[in-house]
Amino acid sequence: MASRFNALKADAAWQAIWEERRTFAARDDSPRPKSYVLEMFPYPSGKIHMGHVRNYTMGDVLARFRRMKGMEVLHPMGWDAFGMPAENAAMEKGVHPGAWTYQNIDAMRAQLKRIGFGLDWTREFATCDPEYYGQEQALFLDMVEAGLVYRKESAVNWDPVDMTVLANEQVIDGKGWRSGATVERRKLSQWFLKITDFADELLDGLGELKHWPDKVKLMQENWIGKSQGLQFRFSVSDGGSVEVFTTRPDTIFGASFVAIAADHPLALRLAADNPEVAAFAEKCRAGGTSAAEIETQEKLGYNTGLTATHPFDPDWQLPVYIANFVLMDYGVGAVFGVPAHDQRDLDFARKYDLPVKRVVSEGDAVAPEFTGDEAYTGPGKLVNSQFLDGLEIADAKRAVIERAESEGWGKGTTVWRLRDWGVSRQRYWGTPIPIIHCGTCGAVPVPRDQLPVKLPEDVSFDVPGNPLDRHPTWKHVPCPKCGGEARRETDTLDTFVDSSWYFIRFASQPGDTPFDKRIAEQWLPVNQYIGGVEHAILHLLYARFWTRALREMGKLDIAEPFAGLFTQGMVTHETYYREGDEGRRIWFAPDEVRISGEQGIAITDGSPITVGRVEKMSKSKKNTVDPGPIVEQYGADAVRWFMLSDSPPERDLEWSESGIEGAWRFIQRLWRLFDGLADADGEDKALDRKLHQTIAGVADDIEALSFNKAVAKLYELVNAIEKAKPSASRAAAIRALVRIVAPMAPHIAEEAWAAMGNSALIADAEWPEVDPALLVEDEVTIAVQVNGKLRDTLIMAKGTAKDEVEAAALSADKIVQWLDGASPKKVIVVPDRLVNIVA
RNA sequence: GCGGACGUGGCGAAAUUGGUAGACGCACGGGACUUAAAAUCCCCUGGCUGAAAAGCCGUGCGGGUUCGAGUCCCGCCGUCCGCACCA
Repeated sequence: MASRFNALKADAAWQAIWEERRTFAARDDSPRPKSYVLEMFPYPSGKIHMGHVRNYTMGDVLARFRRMKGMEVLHPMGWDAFGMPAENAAMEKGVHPGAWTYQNIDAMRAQLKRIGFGLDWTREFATCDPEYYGQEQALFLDMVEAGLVYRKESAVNWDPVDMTVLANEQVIDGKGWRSGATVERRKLSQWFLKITDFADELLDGLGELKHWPDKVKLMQENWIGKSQGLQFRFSVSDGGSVEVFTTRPDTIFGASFVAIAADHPLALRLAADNPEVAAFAEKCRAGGTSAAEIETQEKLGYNTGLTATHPFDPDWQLPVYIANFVLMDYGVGAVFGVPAHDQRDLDFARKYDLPVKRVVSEGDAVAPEFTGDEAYTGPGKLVNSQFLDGLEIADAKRAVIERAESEGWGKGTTVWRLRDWGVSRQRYWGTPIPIIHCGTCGAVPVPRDQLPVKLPEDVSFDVPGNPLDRHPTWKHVPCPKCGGEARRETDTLDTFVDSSWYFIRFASQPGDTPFDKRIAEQWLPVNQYIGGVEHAILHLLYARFWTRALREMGKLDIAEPFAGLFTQGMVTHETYYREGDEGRRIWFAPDEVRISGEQGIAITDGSPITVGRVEKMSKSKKNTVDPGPIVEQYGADAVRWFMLSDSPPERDLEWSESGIEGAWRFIQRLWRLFDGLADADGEDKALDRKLHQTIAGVADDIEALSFNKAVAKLYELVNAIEKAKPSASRAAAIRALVRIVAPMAPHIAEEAWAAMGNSALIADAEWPEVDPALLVEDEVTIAVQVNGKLRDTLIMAKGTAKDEVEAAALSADKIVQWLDGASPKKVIVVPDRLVNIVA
């Protein structure tokens, strides 16, 4: 009588054994080929969510599979532990951010262990451990020495709610990425990392990333935003000059105005003694930056009365405008307007009645007159452009740049959209920037023997702002250089710095340096990195930069940190709501709603509830499912199995009750097979084939991270075994099945493996060997088509000669009927696949 | 606006290089076992016509290439994502 698989008992037992034996601790000195499998480490919010479960299950399957394939696998876990939520908790609940964070870590570690991830816990750390951030401070000082860090007074994005500075990457639609508050511009002295020094490298390096999604590479490419063009000077009628940048120097003879940003030095100078200009500039700055606002915003200009002299014609004067569509922080904050071939310039020219002259032919249109309100930006030959006439655009660009350079009024330049990375944050819960400000010596690095600069414990969060700055003693220190009175830097580093090198520290974490070069290089680059696409730009770009910076400093000979990247989809769930006041929706959690047909009913009072869209699980819509109780109910393997089933991993996975139940049923089916294993005699060739095709297919699917396909293949195999009569083949298939499911459902696999008399762990077992001879069928089904439509199938020996297949097809009863005596015009035979008879 | 991805049954999805569309799972329906239920097992399930055999249609829409198109080409429509007054 088959027993039931007791998941709770088995989970606990095997998790304890893995832990006790340190089964998944990676050995640096192993002779085996190494593989580094990493999932993006979590922020310790206190609870794991389904997204974590999906993410870590994927990585775990790959890590366990590679172990079985004989590799030494590094599969570590840690905590991205600095950041705002800890401070918010401190403000709301009066707990210390550190205490709150470490408590959360303990809770989440236990939850992760409960799902049976094969992680190397010996390498665990949190970025808020002084051992970690102290080494980060050392790396920061290395960068200071290497000239990759500078301090600059600059206008920054200020989040008035979080009371801190945000990087450009953290401003979304003019709002703070975390608080959602409208970002203000403020002038502050900030520390910057010279990521722009690496702009070219970071762009070119994308080409080497063969195992990254194209989508992510494209997003980074756009973010880095390389533009090549000409930077040149116009002489201005006030005796000065104004510099502009353009990617279209070829259109220089189509210019009809020069436009400068409201913050441009020339505009500021004019505004200083002309209130009208000042008022206009103010109006420009007030303009919104959100998508909708930009879309609808009118092009506005203020004619300064100044004129600029065209570089190719001293008699050609162009009016100089201050314009709201010119941005100070891109290029040089000034452009020359060519209305015929740029939409914004055309809008502007039509509004202010400026000349619009065609300088690129559009089909037959070559005349200077340009009509309509749509600028022409397509290909063509230069016209109405003196010495450029007849040239293609690319040649004309080159010709103009050449002239500008030889005549000395301009030069070919590259402009980047990417800015340097501002890393100063006016927060407590982050890595202190190891700098001391001295009145006489300036900004002095903290001496290495004084690292780590530790955060003070006695801080208060009862008022907004930075507690470090308010702390009575912490910031008062003597200058390391002159010994005079000095002040610690009270800003901390952006938490993205913490996550820019944690994967290196996982590979090697000595006590006295950030990492050991030789050991780190044994593991790096990460072979497979898995995480959410939301990090496509920020984290992944910063980590790439950091790694390249380390290489430039000679600390690590690795250019790209992540050889393979996979961005997994989200876990989603239906939403449930009722319309509240003022069109505001009142959301209901899944366990507050009963579904009958299409309609939802509130469990509490039986009132109707609308079933809304399937969306990413989120607190705000209350459509979350807590993994904890689910694991207790169904066991870790069922949850893991469901996470891998059905949806391709890059797409969203909809959580459903029936889905997890299906997974649980499958685990029980597996158990019935394992538990009912009985030896028998006889060969079952078809089952042998199915088994070996599955072994090979599942291996390929896991390596390709196509877990849904691996799952489907396992269902097929299990179906086949269940249907098969007792035989030696069947017994062998069940024994092999234990190993094939082991990476995905490790607990039941260990349990069955032990029950079958194996003393070693299945986690240490080898992946079953494939017999290549069994991968090919000896019979094939050949489709027979008449005029491309399937009419019959033939079963023939694999590799049957073409003529033989053709003859068999033509003599098949159904085909004879279909042809009805007509002789075929043509017969196409695809060996082992199909015959198409054209009648 | 620019860039990208995607569109296949009631649902999640499979489908080497262009070669039998819908594997596998979920859900639905029917049946077996059971006093009954749960659990389990078996069968059916793209649409239309048909008692059946079988036939016709079918991968967002319209064209095209081909012996043959879910797959390739052209043009639309829709959904989602990223960027955004970037000169």
